[in-house]
Order: sequence, then C-alpha cells, then structure tokens
Amino acid sequence: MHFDLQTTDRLSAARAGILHTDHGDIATPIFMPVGTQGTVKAVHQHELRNDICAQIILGNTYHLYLRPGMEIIRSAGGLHRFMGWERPILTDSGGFQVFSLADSRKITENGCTFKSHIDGSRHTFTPENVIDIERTIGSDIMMAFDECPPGESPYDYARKSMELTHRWLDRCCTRFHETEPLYGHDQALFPIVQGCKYPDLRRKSAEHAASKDMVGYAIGGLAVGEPTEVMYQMIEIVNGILPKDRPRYLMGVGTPANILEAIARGVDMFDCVMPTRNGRNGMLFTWNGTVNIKNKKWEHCFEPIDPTSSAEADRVYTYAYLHHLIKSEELLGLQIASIHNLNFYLNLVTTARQHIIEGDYTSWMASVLPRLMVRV
RNA sequence: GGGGAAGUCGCAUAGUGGCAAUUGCAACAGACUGUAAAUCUGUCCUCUUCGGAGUUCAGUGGUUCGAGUCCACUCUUCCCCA
Repeated sequence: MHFDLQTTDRLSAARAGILHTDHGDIATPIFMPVGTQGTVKAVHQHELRNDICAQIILGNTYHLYLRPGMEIIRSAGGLHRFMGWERPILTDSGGFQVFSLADSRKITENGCTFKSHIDGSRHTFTPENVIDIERTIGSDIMMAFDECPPGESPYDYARKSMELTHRWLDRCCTRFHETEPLYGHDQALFPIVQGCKYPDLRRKSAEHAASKDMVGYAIGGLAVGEPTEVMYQMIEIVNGILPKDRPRYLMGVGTPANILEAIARGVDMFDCVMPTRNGRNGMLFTWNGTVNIKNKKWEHCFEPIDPTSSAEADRVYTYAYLHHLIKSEELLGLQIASIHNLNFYLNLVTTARQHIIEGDYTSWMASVLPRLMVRV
C-alpha cells in the first residue's frame, strides 16, 4: 500500500493524492462513511458503491469483536467477504470507545478493560490483541489502539494519556511487524496523534507518530469538546510535522465546514457519523446549508431533494415525501436521508479535490463556506 | 319504557377535599463530530419584563376556609334488559 501525492495547493496546505490499496485506489481528499457494525446504517452496499460512490468505509474493532465475534469473521473469510464489500475498509481500534464508553471501562498500562454494553461481560483490549483482531477483520487500514481523552482534559492528564498512547503505539507496531495478513491482501497500520488542545503535546505526539515509518497517520482526540478554532490550530501544528508524502486522517470530523477547513490545513482523509446519524434524525446537508426535514415548512415542498444528484433517491423523492416518511418513522426515510447525506459528503470532498487540482481551492472554499453553515 | 356507567388541557389516560392538574400519543422546536443514537432534550390553557399573573376539569346552582374531587338539577355519550 502506498500514497501518491499529486498536487499541493499554492495558497493553502490542501493536497490531492491517491492511496493505492489491494482493494482499489482511494482519491484524496476522501470522506469515509462509518459502518461500525459491518454496515453503514440504513444503506445497502449496492447504494454505497453505485449511488454514493464510497471508496472506503469504516468498521469498528470493539463492536465487531463483541458481535458477531472473531470466530464468525474469520470463518467468513474476513469482513470484506462477510459484508459483501470489495472496496477498502478501515477499522477503528476501539480507542474512541475508551472515550465514549468511559463509564464502563478501566484503563491500565496493559490496556483497557470494557464491560460490554451488550451483556455486561468483561473484555480486555491491549495493543497486541487489537492488532490481532484487526488482522482477523482484515481491514486494509488498521488503526493503532489509543486513548481518546475528552477535549477539556487538564494538561497533566492529557500528557499522561498521550504518553500511554505512545507506549501503546510502540507495542502496536511491534505486533504489527511480527504478524501477517490472513487473507492475502496488504494491511497498513496508522498511528494516532493525541495531545488534546496543548500545542507542545501535539508536537511531541506528532513526532512520535512520525518516527514510525507507516503508510499514513491519523490525528485523533479532536472534535471532542474543544472549540473549533483550537481544533484547527492543532491540525496545523500536527500537519507541520507529519511527513508530507503520507496521507493524514482526521478522525471523527466533522461538519462540512470542518472538513473544508481541515483540507485547507493538509488533511486527506475523514470519517464522521454525522451524515448518517443526523440523517436518521432528520437533518439533511446541502450546499445551501442544513435542513431539518421534520420542520412543518417542508410539508408541501414537492421539489426533488436534489434533481442533479448521482443518487437516484435524491432525484426521485421530494422534500414533502421525505418529511412524511421521517415524521411517520418509516424505514425508507432513514435510508433516503442517509443516502442523501453521504452522497453530499462524497460530493463535497470530490469537488474539493477538483478545485485543488485546478488550483483555486482557497477561493472556492471561501465562496461555499458561508452557505454551508446556514440553517435552511 | 326499565336499569346501570361515564363526561379532565388535540386524542387517550391519572386524579376520591389543598391542583394549572399525572402519564402516553400527537403536535411544534432544538441537539447530534473515530455510532450503547430510527436517539436525546425542550415546549405543549392564555398572557408574561420568565419573578409571576389570569382563566380551567360538560353546564348551572349549592356545601366548604378551600371543589376536577361532595350534593342537586340540566345536557351529552355508552352499556344491559324489554
């Protein structure tokens, strides 16, 4: 697996490139739909492929380990075959669950013990067994096991947490190098930079990550409660240190505006639950801002959601129909909203890529940004 | 014709002397960033400077310091027997 950096913007740090994997090429900047449990919620693989044109999706180590469990994934021949998805997959390591399930886990030097949210059973995740699980899942990009601390963590905690993440990264790398892929395709391991909102910690963490010669690198621990401006500053600091010729993945981010701003600061890869989760909850992302389709004002709007979209759902169904479906809690509403939002996110990054290549990314971004943040 | 039951804020419910009044649904808003989320929060009689104020429990009259709650009559609905 390797990354070709094609273009860098003159006025910003924005870049266009291609990440080559055994499951196909990924043109960056890219957005990766989140499919935690081996499914992008409410969206068929067929639609991901043909309507949304997703180039890579996510799975989650913690969730897939608990259910269906590694015996099933191994018997199926890996996650790609299990879920019928032949394009690349990236797996998060469970580091985010250290954050989001903070009430039911305990961190030690060795790893993190979780009390299962499904049946209460205890499971210990270590850097070593997380790599083993990701080998079994067979993801193209495996994420290192990290601790994702809250955005407002005090300096001392942030430093200790970062140092633990570094030691865990060392162990992840060791295990990574002493194990082999199980299904005949190449797998990469991405280190994760931590350090909260503290510039010196972010620098130190970026240097530690960069010291590992890996295909790509991730920036974690952002958009977890800190102000947006702080997030942008941290991205700038970290990307100033990470190797220029490798892709940078900003984990869990974000809004359309966040993504464009992060691209301008040199980020290449994104994932976020926002298009799917918010879609299921009635929010649509558009070039003119966000729409709450549950609002009464859409009751009589018989315009297609997006007449020029590559997704059939956008062209066929109207605002009024989607309003009705979501209000009625019909399953098709969840599907249409999810497809629309993912399609928009993929359009956002592919359009951004075009402008980077054409050389007018900065002015293009300035022209679309204000509208993206409007509430329609 | 005879007997019985019941009417509470859109709908359905709780309430048996201290109540602007329970709960669910509906309605109307808001939140959501490496997914314990088809979830969660708020408003939901009227007005409000958010401190409150004013009108309410089918209707009318009464008992009481105090009534959605007790009494009388009226209206309406439902059930059973002929």
